[in-house]
Amino acid sequence: MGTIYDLAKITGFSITTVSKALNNYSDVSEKTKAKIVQAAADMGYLPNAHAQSLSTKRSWTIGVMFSEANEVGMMHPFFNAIIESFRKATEQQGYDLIFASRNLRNRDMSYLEHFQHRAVDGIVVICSDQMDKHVQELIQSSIPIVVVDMDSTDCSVVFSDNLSGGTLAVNHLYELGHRLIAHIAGDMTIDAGLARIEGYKQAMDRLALPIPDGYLINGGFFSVEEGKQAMQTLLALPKRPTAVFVAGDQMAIGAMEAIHEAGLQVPHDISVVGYDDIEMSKYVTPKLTTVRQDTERIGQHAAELLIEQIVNKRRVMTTDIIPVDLIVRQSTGPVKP
Amino acid sequence: MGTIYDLAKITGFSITTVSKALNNYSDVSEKTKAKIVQAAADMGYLPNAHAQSLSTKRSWTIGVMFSEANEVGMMHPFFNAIIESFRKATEQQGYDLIFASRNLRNRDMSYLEHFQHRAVDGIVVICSDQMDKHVQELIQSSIPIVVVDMDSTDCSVVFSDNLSGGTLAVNHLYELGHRLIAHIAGDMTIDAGLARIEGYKQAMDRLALPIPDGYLINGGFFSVEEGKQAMQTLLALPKRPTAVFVAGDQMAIGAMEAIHEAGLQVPHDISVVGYDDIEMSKYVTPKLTTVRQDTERIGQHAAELLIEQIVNKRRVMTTDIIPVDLIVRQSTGPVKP
DNA sequence: CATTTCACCGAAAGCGCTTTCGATAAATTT
DNA sequence: AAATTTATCGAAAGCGCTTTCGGTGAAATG
Repeated sequence: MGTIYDLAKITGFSITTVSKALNNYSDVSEKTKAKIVQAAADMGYLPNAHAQSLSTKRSWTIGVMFSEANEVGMMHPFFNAIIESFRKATEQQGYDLIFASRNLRNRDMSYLEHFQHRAVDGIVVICSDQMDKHVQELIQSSIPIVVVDMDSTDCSVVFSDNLSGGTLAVNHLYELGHRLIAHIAGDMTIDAGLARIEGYKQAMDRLALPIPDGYLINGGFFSVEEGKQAMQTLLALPKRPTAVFVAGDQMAIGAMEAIHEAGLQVPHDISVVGYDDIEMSKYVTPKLTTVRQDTERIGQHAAELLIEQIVNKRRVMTTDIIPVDLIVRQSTGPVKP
Repeated sequence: MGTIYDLAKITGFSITTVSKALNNYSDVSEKTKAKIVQAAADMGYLPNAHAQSLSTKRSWTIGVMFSEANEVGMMHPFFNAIIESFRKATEQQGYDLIFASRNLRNRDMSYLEHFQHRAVDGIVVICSDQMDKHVQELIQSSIPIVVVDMDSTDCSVVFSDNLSGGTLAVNHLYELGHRLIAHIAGDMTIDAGLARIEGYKQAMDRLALPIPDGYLINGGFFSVEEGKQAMQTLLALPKRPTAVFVAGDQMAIGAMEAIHEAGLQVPHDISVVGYDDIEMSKYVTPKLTTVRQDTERIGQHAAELLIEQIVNKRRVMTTDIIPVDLIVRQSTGPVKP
């Protein structure tokens, strides 16, 4: 591999000139530049990123943090899709993603500390709750940052239009004739969950539909299992809902399972609409009607926002809301007469 | 944040002593060590990782490469589960993962080049095919490496016992009375796909079952859509199979969809067993019988293998095969009389 | 021809850290 | 008391790169 010194020795120029040639400075002649570039290619020379970072104070890395709140890490299809699209967008600009932990050679440290240590150029945080003090610490720091799927006025945020999403779902159900519409919600500590609840409530209110006791039920942290349990308690209600809007596809799948296990049919007996449009939702039976979040756009937009902050060297606080779509499939149908 | 110089100035010691104190050298008294550590904590000092790497030639980073073969990236639940478990294991030892691309500030480069540039301590490659020259280049390099889900004699590899997996599936079907057993295979360029085919063939042979024309069909790169298509051509066969072993859960889900769309029932008309045991497989209808790969163990073992090479500074070539389990659920049943 | 401009190159400092090796003073041995 | 060991510290070099600033000769200008 060799260093810049080797390259200087081989070509007979100084390391200064070599460096300049490689970095396209204007004060090196085309002829010597060609020689140096050629020699570099011949010996397979590659600049050492650490040396570069040390010298330029620019690491071309972006730290990514997943909240550990609900132990899903990068396994959750939704966050996963976002990070994938984020990755594509950033790598195109020359950035590498680094997943840092809170462990530095057995020294326990915060994410901020770890990111400072790694000298990342920017941070993206995904899948978080407001209460997480690690996230707050990151937001209060001076490193460029963008957070996804959470609301905050102290930094750039991008998330789906969860309010409209909730409304969309409820209205769809209403148009199918449903009046007894329940909501299996995400935990209230999660902004997204909260907004969907709000959307549900507003829509119900606008439609002059009361929300019977027990119809708004906490489904926790969006897992299949929790969705199933929530649905079971919903089924045990004296006045069973004819439709349920579930705040996440995985929960919705759990809910459908509970319904089936109770000997009922979706959508014949109960309609269900999910949220996210994860890949699986179009392959479960029945195919899930759901509110699609535009993960592609969210990830890409987050990337743009972050990189803009990095290159302009100034933090920016914007909140961008990405529209959602209702995808009607087979899990919703007209209410039974 | 400050540098080691600031810390030296504050405490009155030389940077040498400060560095030693922070790194637990024995030739610094307990008293001064305490002072320095305290001062470091007070000013929130954190060593710059790039400077450290430059000096020690150790970056405490591991490069991860996903093959781009089938465009799934980190979205595939199986690879995703592996990388997650790998991450946990490595971060516990103080390593950070870095996802590098082939783009370095608009200069196209190979993964190896990128990893050299970043000076990673080791590499893990996931989800690959033998033909990928990027992977081959990595394997031939001198950087410690471990590859997952692929076979090779030139480096450490760890993958599932796909041969047994195929056999397990076929035998299970046989015991249920099936004799017309088809196989929707993964592409033959993928080692895992190939081994499962082999397992299928061997099992059929041992059971003295012929493999009718068209019963061994290529399902491509494990996507739902490809599985569906493969199943459709299987259904069009003059002599339809009563059971099908599918080389991946996503393909199996596609296959079941094709079956349902043809107006048939799983497992009543056709039994299907998948491969992987992705999370969703226990939530589709009917719940999928499948061969479970122990992603937890694969990831963890890969991590151990890699770290061992890193600390011992020598490459090692082992091939470790992780056992699989047959998980019987509802997509398989006795053959129709 | 003298002067100014311009194109091209290199010395040197600096980025923040580690590590070798020598220096000093205190403690221990003879 | 002299010689030796031990404990503690720091100077300096080095890791591989960027960037400022000045220097040189050739070309352009008067």
